[in-house]
Amino acid sequence: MNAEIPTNCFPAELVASPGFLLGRLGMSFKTETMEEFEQAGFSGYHYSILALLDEGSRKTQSAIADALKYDPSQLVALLDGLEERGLVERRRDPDDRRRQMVTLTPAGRQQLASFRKLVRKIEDEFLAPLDEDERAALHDLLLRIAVERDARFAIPAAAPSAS
Amino acid sequence: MNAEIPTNCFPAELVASPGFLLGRLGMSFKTETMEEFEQAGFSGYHYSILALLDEGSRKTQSAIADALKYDPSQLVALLDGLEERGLVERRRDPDDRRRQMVTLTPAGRQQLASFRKLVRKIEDEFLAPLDEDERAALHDLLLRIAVERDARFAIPAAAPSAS
DNA sequence: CAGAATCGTTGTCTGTATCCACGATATCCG
DNA sequence: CGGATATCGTGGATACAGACAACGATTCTG
Repeated sequence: MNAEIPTNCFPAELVASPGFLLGRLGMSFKTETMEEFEQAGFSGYHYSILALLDEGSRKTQSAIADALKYDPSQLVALLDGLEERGLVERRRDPDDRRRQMVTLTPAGRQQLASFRKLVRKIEDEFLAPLDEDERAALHDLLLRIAVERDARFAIPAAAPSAS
Repeated sequence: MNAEIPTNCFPAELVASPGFLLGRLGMSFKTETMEEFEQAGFSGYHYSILALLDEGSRKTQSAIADALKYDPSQLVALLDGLEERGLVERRRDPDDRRRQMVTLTPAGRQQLASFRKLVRKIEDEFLAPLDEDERAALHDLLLRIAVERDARFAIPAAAPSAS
C-alpha cells in the first residue's frame, strides 16, 4: 500500500512517550558532543571540568568529583590529560597536604572559550528546528524536571546571564 | 566561606544549556527505566521489541534490528530471553527459510500491557513537576527535534486522530 | 602517640556494545 | 542446471568505559 511506511520506523507508542524521546535525544546529543570533542582530542568531561573550575576558582579533586558526580578514579585520568596540556595546575594544599588544589591556567581559560564556541555550535545544530522562544521553553521545562530530581541543578542566582 | 553556594553544584553555564540538561535527563531517565525493568527480570529492549511486534504483526529479525537500530547479534540474545518465557515465537518463513518470523504470543501481549503500566508509572514520576499541558508541550518540542534528526520518528499518520 | 578517617592514585573487574567469521539458505547468471 | 555471490540468523572474540576495591600518604581524634 504505502511504501511510505517502511518497516523501519519506531513503534508509535514509543514515539508518543516524552520519556522515550528524552532518552533517545539525550543519548544522541551526548554521543554527538562526545564525538566532536574527541575529534578535538578531548572529551566532554574535560569541558565540564574546565567550566567548573572557571566558576569557583580553587577546587580540590574530591570537590570536583562530587560536583560533577564523577568517580574519583575517573577524574585522575581526566586531570592528567588537562595537566599535560598545561590547561590546569595541580598543587598540594599547604594546609592539608593530602589535597590537590586544581586551578585553571590562562591557557586553560583560552581552551575553555574554544570549548564554549564548539558547544554552542553543536547545540545550535541540534536545536535547529526550534526558534529562540521554543528553545527557552524547552530549557525551562527541562530545568524544572532537573531541579526536582537533583538539587545540584539549582542555579545559584549569581548566574552570569550566559548568552 | 559561602554556605550559600555549596561546592557541589553544577557550573551555571552547563545548567543554562538545554543540551546539557537534555543529555543528563535523558541518561537519567534511561538508567531509571532500565533499573525498573531489570528488577522485573527484563530489559528496556524487551519492551521496545514487544511494542514493535504489537504494531506490525509479523517481523523478521533483521527488520526488528533495523527498526530499533539494534545489532543483529544483540537481538538474538534478547529474543532468546523472550522466547524462553513464551512471549514471542520464532518460526522459519516458509517462503524464505533463512528468515525467522517473530510473532507475539498472547502471553507476550499480556506482558506488554504490564510493561506499559510500568513505563507509564516511571514517566509519571519523572515528569511529576509538569502538568498535562506542559508535558504535551515538552513532547511536541522533543518530537520536532527528533523527526528532524531521524525519519524513523515520523508518526505513520495512523496514530492519533490527527491527520 | 596509636588508631581511625580522608585524599588521591593505581589496578582490577564486570558488563556492554561492536565487530567478525560461520553454516544455512536463497538469488543471480552463465 | 550449477557454481558464484549475497543474505539471514547465530556464536564467538574483542575493545572499552564505568564501577569497585586496595594502597601509600597525610591528617584528625582521643
